[in-house]
Amino acid sequence: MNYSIAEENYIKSVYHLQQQSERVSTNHLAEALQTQPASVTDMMKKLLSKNLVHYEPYRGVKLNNQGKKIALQIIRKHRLWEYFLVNTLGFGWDEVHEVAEQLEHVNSPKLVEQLDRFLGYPRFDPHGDPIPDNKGKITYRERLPLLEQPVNLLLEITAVGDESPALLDMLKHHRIQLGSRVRILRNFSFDGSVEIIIDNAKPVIISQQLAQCLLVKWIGYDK
Amino acid sequence: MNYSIAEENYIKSVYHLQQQSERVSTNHLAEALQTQPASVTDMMKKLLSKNLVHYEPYRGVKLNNQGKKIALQIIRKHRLWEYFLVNTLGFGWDEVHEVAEQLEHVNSPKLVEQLDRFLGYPRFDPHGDPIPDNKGKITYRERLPLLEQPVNLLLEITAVGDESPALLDMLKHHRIQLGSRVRILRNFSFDGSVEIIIDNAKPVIISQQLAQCLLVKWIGYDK
DNA sequence: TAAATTATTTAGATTTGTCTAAATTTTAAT
DNA sequence: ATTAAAATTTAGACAAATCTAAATAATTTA
Repeated sequence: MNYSIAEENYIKSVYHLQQQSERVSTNHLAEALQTQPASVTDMMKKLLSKNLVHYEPYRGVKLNNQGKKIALQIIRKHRLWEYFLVNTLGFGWDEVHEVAEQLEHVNSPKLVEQLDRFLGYPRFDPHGDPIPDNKGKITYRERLPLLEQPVNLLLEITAVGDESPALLDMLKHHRIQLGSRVRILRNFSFDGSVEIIIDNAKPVIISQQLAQCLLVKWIGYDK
Repeated sequence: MNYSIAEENYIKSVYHLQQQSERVSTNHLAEALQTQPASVTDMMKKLLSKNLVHYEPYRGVKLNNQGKKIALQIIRKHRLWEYFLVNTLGFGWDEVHEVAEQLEHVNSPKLVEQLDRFLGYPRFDPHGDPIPDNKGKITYRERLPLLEQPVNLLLEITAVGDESPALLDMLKHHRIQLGSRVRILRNFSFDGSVEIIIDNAKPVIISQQLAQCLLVKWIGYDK
């Protein structure tokens, strides 16, 4: 079965909002999709009739297995295209979202498979978000806020929690990338800033706002 | 200004039909777009109101300069994507049309420019059709039917006049590609078949139907 | 728990792109 | 030059996706 672009966007939004709360409310969806609650209600009825969601009036919506499967396919396409745009065509990762929003709706199973193969079956997109494989399987990875991690532990940047050009600019300046090794030296309570060592370079201080956007996993106490 | 997918498809069709006859008829367009004449009339009024065509009721339609410019941008995208699908992702050229029909509507000037650069600014797509450059300029090249060319002249395959899997299969079997050198040895009047030499290999006979699909340019009398 | 507030749905309208059937214009034929 | 045929347009309807405003249900507050 094929779905319209509008349907796909709703399915994808339900999926993302479900990550935070079990059942997704009409207003929440309307907010995420920049549309009116009445439009959401209409579409939920439609997705219900197509057997993609559990939906009861006034009680929110939830993807069923088929809905989840479709959501994962769309997210897979979105993230593969983002990877392509950054790694093959040289886009900055702050420029890819809008284009990937269009490319994700191109319908060709062969295209997705060949693109995945061409890219070398990447498992994470340029923002560190996991790319579902062709069965919908996701490789999960820690994404802990750098700001809350203990001092002295060896950490690796696994994702960024923001896609703005401003953040990209900041990260480039500090030479921070996905995969960079980071160690917290100390936290300054005055302004919440953090002194860190990035990939064995000289210690630098980063702001609270920046530290909040960096997501990490633990590697260990050793260097 | 941005145009809907429907609008873009009409613009593209008018462009292609215009290559054959100056003014394009409603029925002709309906046929090409697999739709009803009444729908064509509606859309022509719309394109007229958007100032993309010259259109007078009952007298057919013609793109104006702005319309041509947009048509060339769409065709540029279509053919760049076809080139990408074949040369980067390994599609056969009989498989790319449908996918390129979708990709051509993705709207991102940067995407097109970066894709063009990544591909090395190709000037012809996998079927031998020219790819307009970013200013809409087309590199023209001879596309003469092999069937009607004189004996003994050295020819180069510049395009194919059919995109079927069956033709691709046939060409692979004969090791004929775009760019192959061909010389006609003789024509058989019995069935219209042609004896030719392909890239200095042993002479072979190809059917009239096959010879009709091969388009060539003259290289000269010498070998 | 009753009233007020908030969330959601329903009803009815709008836009885009399409269709069928009828009316009209153009072209071709006698 | 009429008439017949073909092409095209008009009129009116429909589906998808959206909207606003009104009605209804759920939740919160006092």
